[in-house]
Amino acid sequence: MGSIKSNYFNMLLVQKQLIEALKNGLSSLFEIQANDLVLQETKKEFEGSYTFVVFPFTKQAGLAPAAIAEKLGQFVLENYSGVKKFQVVQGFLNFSFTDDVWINALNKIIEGSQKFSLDKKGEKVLIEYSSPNTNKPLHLGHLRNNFLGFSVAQILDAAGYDVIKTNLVNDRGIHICKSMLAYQLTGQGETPESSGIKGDHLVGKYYVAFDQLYKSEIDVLIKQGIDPEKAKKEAPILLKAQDMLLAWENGDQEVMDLWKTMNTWVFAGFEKSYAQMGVNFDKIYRESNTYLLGKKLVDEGLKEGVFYQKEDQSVWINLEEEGLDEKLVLRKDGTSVYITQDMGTAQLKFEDFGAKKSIYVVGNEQDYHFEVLFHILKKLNKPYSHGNFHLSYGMVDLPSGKMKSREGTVVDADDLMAEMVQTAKERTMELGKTDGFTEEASNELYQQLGMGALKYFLLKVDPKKRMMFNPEESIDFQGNTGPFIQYTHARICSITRKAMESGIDLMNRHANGVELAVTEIDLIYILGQYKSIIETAAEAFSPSLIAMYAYDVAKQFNKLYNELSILKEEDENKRNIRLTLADITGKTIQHAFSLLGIVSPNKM
RNA sequence: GGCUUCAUAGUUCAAUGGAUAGAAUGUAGGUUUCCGGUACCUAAGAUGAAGGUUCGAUUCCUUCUGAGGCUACCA
Repeated sequence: MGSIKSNYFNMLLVQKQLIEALKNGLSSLFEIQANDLVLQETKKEFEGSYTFVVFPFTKQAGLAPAAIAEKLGQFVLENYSGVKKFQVVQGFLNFSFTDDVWINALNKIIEGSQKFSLDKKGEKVLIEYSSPNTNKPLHLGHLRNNFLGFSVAQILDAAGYDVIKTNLVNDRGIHICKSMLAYQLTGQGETPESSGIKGDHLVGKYYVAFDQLYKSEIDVLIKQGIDPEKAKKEAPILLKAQDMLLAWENGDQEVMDLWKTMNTWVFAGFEKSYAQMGVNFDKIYRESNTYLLGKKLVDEGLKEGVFYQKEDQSVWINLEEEGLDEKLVLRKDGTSVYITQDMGTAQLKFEDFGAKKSIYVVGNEQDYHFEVLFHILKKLNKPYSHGNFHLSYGMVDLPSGKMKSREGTVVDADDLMAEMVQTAKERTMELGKTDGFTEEASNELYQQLGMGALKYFLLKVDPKKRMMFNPEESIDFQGNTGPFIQYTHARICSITRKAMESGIDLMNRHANGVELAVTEIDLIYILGQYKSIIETAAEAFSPSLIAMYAYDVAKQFNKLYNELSILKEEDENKRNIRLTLADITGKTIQHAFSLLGIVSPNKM
């Protein structure tokens, strides 16, 4: 079990008082001044709620662990009336509390549930995510990126930051020209309207077409006896694409027109995909607008001696002191490279928003690139150079192996989302759950369930880790899945609806003296952790912590639901406490899921 | 080759240096009164290998084995 890390403010009163009592105990019994005491959750097999580990104090106290624990436990029991009993197991000191302590905690949680978000910090954070290329449609990897970026933005917002969401679209470069060239050669004036193909998919089709043409040209050259490496570099169609890039950079009218037209198609397609994903941005940047900006920074850096120029006029930075190599920042012909653009974009974003913290949601294959970028910004001594963080996420693997766009083994984002929604529809209709629904309401529900399943599946895993995407498991609605939690929420709504119809006030404070069951205490315990979880998830940029927490809450509630009656409980005090617990559980799930970008329907 | 990330039940995922390594799924059983059974309960099942540091190692260090990624005047 993990420790309970949290700033003091978000802790329950129980924890605060226990920590104070332990501090006093340590100082008056052993003259040990300890500042940051950490509590742990007591493991299920042992009695108690919080555990204090005394091993670290054995030397200072000069006693065996069990002896320290015994004395300390006795001290706390005598000085803090909320403690019911303590137990010593080796060096572990376990505390149990009175029911009144938990009822007070519940009352505190009721107040807190009016507003789950933490207080405003008055600090801006910029988050850049999505960052698609405009030469092909989005795939599964982009889904992880978009869901992650959006969710982290939501979490930071809930943690009190002022969040700005940006998207840097890569709309220029040789890869874009490849689609354009293939279209010029074989497109015959096809448009999204004429073909009925979504714009980004249509452009992607020509990107694939280019690759096929390119490969067949290479084959021909190789058969003519040309060295394969040479053939790859000299295939006519590739040379044409390079020419086209030059023409683009020179503003050639025909090329620009085609580029604009095809970009318009792609953007229209992306708009639809983003709408379906439920993500959005405060500002979209395009590399075609920002790629020249970095040059100014290179000039500055040259004057300050951060960069240096080689004989051929190319500009470099030496990062050997940082354990890296020399890195090129400007080509010998004066054109910018990828990192030059990113320097420029960083500067531009800072000028636009003035945020000193910046998060880049980009795959881990670019770890090195961002390491270099952040070092460069530091050397340039920029005001925003110390708040940069590369939220590096792992690749999504398929059971069949790695996704490779050129080999056609990618899972298309639009297809997958449609499939998830369709599956949700089939499952729900089999169960006859939407019988009283209008068609519109049903379709909305299928959206929420299908997308909920997909988002939860991708977000429950630690972002840093590589993950396996198994299509069959992702559409599972049982176990640790989005729909399981959504179902728990819907069931709670049904209960609270009935309670409200009979005029029960769910948000009332509860009086002391009611006896609580273990499952009730466990649920109060978990519900009381929510704000700390938000805080931790924000620090770690980790939606998976929120996802796991929501699952724990749902499971703990289902356990209670099976063991105890809620509406049918005859003792009014007990019934009201359980109704309050149900209500707060529902609200907590709903809020946690909103941080993941998932909707929790009231009925399903 | 150099740098880097990862390796946990059959499978997919958890575990600030702490107790008997948790879930889910799958398998085998089970649930008097079911407020919504997409639920709940029980059982079997795992730290790649070898060393080291520590009262204590899945976690930190070293070596090995295996799998990714980076190593472009592409983006």
